[in-house]
Amino acid sequence: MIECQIEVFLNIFTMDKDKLKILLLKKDGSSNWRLPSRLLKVDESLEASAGKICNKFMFKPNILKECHTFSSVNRNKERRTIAVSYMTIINKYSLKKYDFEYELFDIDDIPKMAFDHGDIIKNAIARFKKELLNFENLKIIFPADFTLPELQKVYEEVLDEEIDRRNFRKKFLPLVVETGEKNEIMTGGRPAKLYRFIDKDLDRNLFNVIK
Amino acid sequence: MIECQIEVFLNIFTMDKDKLKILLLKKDGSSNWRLPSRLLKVDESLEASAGKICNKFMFKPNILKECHTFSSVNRNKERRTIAVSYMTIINKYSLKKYDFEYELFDIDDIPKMAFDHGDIIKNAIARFKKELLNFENLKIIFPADFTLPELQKVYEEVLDEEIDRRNFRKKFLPLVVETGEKNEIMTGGRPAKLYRFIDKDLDRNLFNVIK
DNA sequence: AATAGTTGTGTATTAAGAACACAAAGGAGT
DNA sequence: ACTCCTTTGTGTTCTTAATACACAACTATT
Repeated sequence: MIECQIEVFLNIFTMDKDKLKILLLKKDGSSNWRLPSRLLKVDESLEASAGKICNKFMFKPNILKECHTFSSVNRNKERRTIAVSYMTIINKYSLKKYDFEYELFDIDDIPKMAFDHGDIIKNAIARFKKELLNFENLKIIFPADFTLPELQKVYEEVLDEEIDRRNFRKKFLPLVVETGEKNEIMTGGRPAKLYRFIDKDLDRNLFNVIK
Repeated sequence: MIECQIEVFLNIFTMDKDKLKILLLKKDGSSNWRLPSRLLKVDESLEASAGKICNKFMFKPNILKECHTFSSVNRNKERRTIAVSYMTIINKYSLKKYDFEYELFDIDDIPKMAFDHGDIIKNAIARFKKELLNFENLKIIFPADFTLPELQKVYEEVLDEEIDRRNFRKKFLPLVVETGEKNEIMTGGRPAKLYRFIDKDLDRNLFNVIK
């Protein structure tokens, strides 16, 4: 039996301006960024503790997945600390105004992180990418009014390869419906049609759809 | 900060007589079976602790994967106990004679387990099945001298569907070589040829090979 | 010698994935 | 208003992978 503290980390992923992002915090005076976290209390489970981090941001987790448990003896020099890392996916618009400093960072451009938070993020990003290939999770990031080129960019980022536009559309057109509107954010070319996903709960992994 | 103990569980999977198995222990006098486990010490990481369970059985882990962290407040009534569960895959012949009682149980026929060990196993079995579809992990269970019907049975169990024998062989014949011997364990019909896997390190997931 | 049980083998059909080029819509500059 | 640039939208062919399917070979048993 050992005396130790349990730290719960939450990797909050979303999408903003065509880029996959993670939410990071900065403590007053610190030069390093850090993940949202919390110390486990005696009367709560890890999942409940991660849920309380969500509460702090005033969103309900659509999905909450355990990523990894970090337990190096020296990860905290002062006191034995085990860290359990979770991930969730939110829609950017779930975020409100807060009295603390936060920022959404491109997952390919993570800033200097406090302690071993960089390792924790790296691990979570891998998991996030897998989760994104699941149709139901993709719906969280794209609740409505997205364009197919936007969607394609996510897939290209996750799979790390270029996809032929015609083949991509052949796969996804059966999964979406046109809203009738066109993209008002001009991209310097022909404006794209806006879509939303069909209502059916397809729990299929989109690996099977596109790859 | 809380005072708690961390329990490490190890799900040891293998194959015996055409069936996927898990290793379980029985404590003297107890009627219930239990998973191999250990309490985390101050000077070791969780991975190291799981490694020490392997040492007790005198095998080196080829693969050691974290499955899940169990943290219900009441999973141990006496003292707050967090459990971290790992899985490993071994060859049956790695097991020696021990001075404690153990048994290999069919993963479809788990006996009555102590505490929440049944939940922990259920979670690990799902992970085990995924890992088995990876070529390198399959090699651990089938180091040499296996028959294609044996291999096919594993796939049918993992994928939970019947596979056409000719289509199965079409996929796997390029991955194996004949040893020249025939199966001496008679199955009541034509004796099967024995094979071993080719030496190449294919890290491809066999989902892509068979399905 | 006949029977029962299991392994070994090839081809034809179907479905899915990959490769590929040009027209249409809008913005910016002249 | 015209030209140029950028981005979106659209079908067909070719190639590869997945599926479906039937009979002969080998061994043990009776």
